[in-house]
Amino acid sequence: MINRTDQKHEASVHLRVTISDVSEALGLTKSTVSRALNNYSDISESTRLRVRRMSEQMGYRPLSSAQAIRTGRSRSLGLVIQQADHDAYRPFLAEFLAGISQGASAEGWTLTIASADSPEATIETIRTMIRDRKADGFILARTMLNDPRIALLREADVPFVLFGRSPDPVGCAWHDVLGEDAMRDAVRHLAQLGHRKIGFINGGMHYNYGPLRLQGFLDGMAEIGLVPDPAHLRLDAVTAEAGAVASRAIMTTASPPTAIVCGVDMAALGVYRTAAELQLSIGSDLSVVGYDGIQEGTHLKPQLTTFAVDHTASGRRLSALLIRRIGGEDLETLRELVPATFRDRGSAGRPNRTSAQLAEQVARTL
Amino acid sequence: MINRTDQKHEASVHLRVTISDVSEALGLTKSTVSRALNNYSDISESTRLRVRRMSEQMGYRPLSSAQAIRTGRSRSLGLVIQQADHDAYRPFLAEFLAGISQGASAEGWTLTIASADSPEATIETIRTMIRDRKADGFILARTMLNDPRIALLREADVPFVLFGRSPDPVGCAWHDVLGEDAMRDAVRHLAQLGHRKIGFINGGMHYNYGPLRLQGFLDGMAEIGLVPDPAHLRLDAVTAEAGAVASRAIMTTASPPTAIVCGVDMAALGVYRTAAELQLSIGSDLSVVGYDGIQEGTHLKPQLTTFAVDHTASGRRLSALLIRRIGGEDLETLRELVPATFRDRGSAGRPNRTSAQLAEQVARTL
DNA sequence: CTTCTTGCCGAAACCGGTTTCGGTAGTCAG
DNA sequence: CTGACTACCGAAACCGGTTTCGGCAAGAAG
Repeated sequence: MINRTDQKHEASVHLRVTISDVSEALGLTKSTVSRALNNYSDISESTRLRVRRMSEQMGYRPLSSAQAIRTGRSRSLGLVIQQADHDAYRPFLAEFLAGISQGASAEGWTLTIASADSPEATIETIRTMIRDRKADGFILARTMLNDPRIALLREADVPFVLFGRSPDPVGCAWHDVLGEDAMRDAVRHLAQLGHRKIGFINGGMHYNYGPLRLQGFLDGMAEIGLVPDPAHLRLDAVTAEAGAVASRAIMTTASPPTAIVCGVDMAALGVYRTAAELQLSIGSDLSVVGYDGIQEGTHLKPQLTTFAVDHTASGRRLSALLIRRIGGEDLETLRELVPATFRDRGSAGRPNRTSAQLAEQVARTL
Repeated sequence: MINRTDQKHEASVHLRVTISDVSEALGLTKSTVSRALNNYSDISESTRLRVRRMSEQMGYRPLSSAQAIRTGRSRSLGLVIQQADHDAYRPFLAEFLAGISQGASAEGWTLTIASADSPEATIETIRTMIRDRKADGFILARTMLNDPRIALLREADVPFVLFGRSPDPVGCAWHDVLGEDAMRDAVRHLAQLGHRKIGFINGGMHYNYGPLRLQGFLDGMAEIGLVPDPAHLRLDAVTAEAGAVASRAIMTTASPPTAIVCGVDMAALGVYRTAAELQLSIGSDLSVVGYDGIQEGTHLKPQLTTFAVDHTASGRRLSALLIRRIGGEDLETLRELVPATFRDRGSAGRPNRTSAQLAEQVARTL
């Protein structure tokens, strides 16, 4: 007895407290301790408490890999980042990631990350992560229409949660930001400033958010009785380059808009470029409202008016939701939508020229 | 044969191929298979081969959590991201992370990520990750002078690898970019363009890279026989704001420099702001050379001339190095330095004004 | 022809947990 | 007083691997 205690103590210098240590200290068996900690009903309340206290006191923390081999659960969340996404994804990946890992470690869970360089590789990576039990569930960011990841996870019956929504909600828990409301509010705001012709440069239409934001923009226009000019509409601009091209096309039409709403900030960056090229001053000649709240927007002159998303908070929520989902909680309680917050900076002001004047100005410059 | 294939297919629906499946298929015991796969010397070459083939054919992959409980090794790399670092860290975290996870999964390893919001929390997080065996080793980014993380890992005798170097190399493997060479080359380049007064805005001096880059700048100056003006030297600017403040201070001196070298791109962003404020045109009135190669630099006008670092590649290398380190490889072979690559864009040109003319111009503007 | 190695593999313990299966003691009804 | 439950816990198997130990057969040495 003494011998063993000594041995254990000696070992505790570097080795961990095991369940056997706890059970011996209490004069119980491992199985009792295990069931007590896992809230089995055949353990009396009194011993459950004793076990709890002693575990706490001895600093016992079950080894997750040991649990995993029997339970199949590793208490870790999986995230596969796809590199092609980067252009649009990069600006907030850091915050997003920080939020996710915060949420995970807050519950004693771990975050396991892998990367893939194509959609196919992503699927393959998820598949092996499931097979090798690297994660008990997955967080899916940038969800797309008919997302193959969702199909895979549904079929494999592995829990997951979306950053985004899905038209087909089967098996889907999610946390999303109301981008459509933001787009609508952007239109409202611009209209209030006096704009009557408003253009729209949307992000990727194959992502779930694309159609939603477009609808939000259209709703906003309809609400205040404006008819969007198809020539002022551009889709699938997720980079500054694409945004520049799109805005150039829009501003060189016969009667250009006095304001442009962007589905993503990166595209708004391109609008700035176009404005510089066409010698239009942002915030007066041409107003811009973005969406995302990327840091870069505050480095512009004037600063970009936008709808900011707290990606850290979203990440935290997603972890929490996924953990509850893995715990078997009902899907319906695991869907939430939060609003983006308006950041009124300098890029949206009263129009100082009419569409005709703008067209003239553009023509002069080119 | 057909039977087994069927069985495998059937099993692959949900269950994995275990070591027992392999051993039974071969008429051997688990222990033999295990030792064969782990290259024990008491296994004949022929059976080792048979085991290899069969494992391959059956698609056997040992369950890492099962191995972990006996070996203590989980085949996963740890990374703790500290949120306070973000300002300077954020621009390339995405690439860096992608590289790390690429490198890890290339060798069948996993990347486990946690986040902390303070240096103390970082230490605590690393400590629990070690205790709970969440990672076999750690990647330390943004290493600092007297980094407490290094001290902890050294003491705990846990393998780690630095993105950066350490003055005290004990126990340290690393991969780093030769920032000092870049700074020196920046000076050379500017001197060649005709600049004689060159300012320097360095990044964080408490990071290991800080003193190195400063030294590189000074070496460059000395090499071409220029004496740096202390008034043209600013340290610890890792954000655009700090860069703006620093450059403003530098450009409002009695005889301002015609060029400024920045230790980090983020600071260079601030120089652009100051230039705009002082109505100096970048690339002619004032030249700027940065370091890091952040995306944002290409959105500026003119684009930022800088020394780009391939953070993805660095991440990949770091994973590879750490895995070898965990494997017990010798430290000396696990240290490598790579150069940054010069990106000559528009922000470094021939000076079109003398220092005196610049001072006059600045005075007029203010 | 023994005896001693050496090469090679099987048997079984082990890692740190979880889960199944009984078994004992106490309670209550008949 | 007996029998049937019920509450509670111990014993042992189990998860999927790794590692120790021992034994057998073949070859080398005496």
